[in-house]
Amino acid sequence: MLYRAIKGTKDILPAETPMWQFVEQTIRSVFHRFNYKEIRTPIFEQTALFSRSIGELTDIVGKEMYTFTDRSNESITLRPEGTASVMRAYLQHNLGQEQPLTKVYYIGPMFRQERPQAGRLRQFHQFGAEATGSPSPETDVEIIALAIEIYKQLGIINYSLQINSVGDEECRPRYKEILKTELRKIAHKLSPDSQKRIEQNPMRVLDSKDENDKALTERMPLMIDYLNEQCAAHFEQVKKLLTEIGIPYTVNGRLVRGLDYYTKTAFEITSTELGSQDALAGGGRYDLLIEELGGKRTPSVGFAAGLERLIMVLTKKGFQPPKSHPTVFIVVADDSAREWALKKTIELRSLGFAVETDLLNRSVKAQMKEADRQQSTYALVVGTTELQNGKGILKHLAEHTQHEVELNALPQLLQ
RNA sequence: GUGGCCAUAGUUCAGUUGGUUAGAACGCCAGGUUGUGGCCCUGGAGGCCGUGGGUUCAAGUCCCACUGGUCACCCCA
Repeated sequence: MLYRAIKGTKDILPAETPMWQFVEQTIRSVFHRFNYKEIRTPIFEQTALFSRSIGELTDIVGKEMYTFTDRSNESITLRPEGTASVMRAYLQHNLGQEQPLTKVYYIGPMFRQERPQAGRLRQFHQFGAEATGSPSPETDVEIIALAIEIYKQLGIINYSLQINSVGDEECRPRYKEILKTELRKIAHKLSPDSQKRIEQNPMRVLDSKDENDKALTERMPLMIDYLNEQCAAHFEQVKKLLTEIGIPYTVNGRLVRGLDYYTKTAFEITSTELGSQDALAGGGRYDLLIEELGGKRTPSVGFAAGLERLIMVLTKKGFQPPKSHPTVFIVVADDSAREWALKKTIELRSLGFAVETDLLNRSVKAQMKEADRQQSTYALVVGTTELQNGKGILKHLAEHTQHEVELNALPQLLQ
């Protein structure tokens, strides 16, 4: 094979696009009901936007970004996630000045240069939402409910919602120091990865998957026990509201998001039907990000979700998206009807019908077979005799019935 | 970035201790109905057996390298 798609990228073939389109439509309709408007940002940005917002020390920025210098010698990066671009656009266009609360969603490709595996590609697709301008726990809950509703609409029930609070700029640094002190005591026993994190990102140590690390850190102090009054009250209200609207959750005091900008609420939705890459969606509050990017302090909350993983779950469940079929397949019985068939096909399409006809000069039998394979509702057989008396044979394929029809009355008959 | 497994028609896979023209099913095309689908029957097209090297009289089969895929670690959606 001379050319193939680049490692970690995939062609979404015609056989699969109906599934993608169905899922995208469902997602958009839920966003619409929650009154989130779509925002479309470029897929590349200045590199600094991402390193600044996601965090220099994160794996995403440190080793996964597609970064290159363009011909003007500017450092460009293919977006590894959606929030940074949305916030950049929010600031650039002063969206906050138009209304106090901005609710937007996005859907599109993201890029991270990781080793591909089940549920992980280098070009993958995410959808997500951001609500900017409200500090209230109600907004956190709306965002969580929004993500949950999408899965619910798609019939996905085997998931779990975990929530945590990662504190704010006041209580988190204080807690981090306490945690570091504790971690240093057992540093020599921890896995190499965790050892490295003690100083730079101690909270990640608690989220380690290493069994030994898990056991060692079992009794470590958790952020949720060291929240200041404001963060604690916020977290309590989020939990209370989730319970009241009937969204089950579990509190996981060790949950840490991979991006540095989160404050207070952090959450993750995982599927029990996926392999090792089981996170369907993740998100949380990020009250400091906009300030970090040079704007005035603006509270925000959002989530991001993976489309491939969502589709994997649906496929595993055997879900079949609705397919579209031609309404009528015009079967050309002999060459004298060929021109007429093409003209009629195009005319009917223009009137709004899905119509197909033979372009391969095939036998009547082959055309009938094709009409059947495409699950066309009708086959219309037209040849010399039909054209002479202005009547064709309209066959209803599923019902195995056929009768003569006036060719001029086709638009009415096909309604 | 590290490791395991895999690589034969469009697809899913067979291919016996290395032995002559590499098979099946499904799919595709055509015929059986010289103007009628789904079932059935018959026929056909379609493979430098991932690439390169090695061992051997002989390699799809054994060895090595590379490439690609896949799964896991890591990380995350």
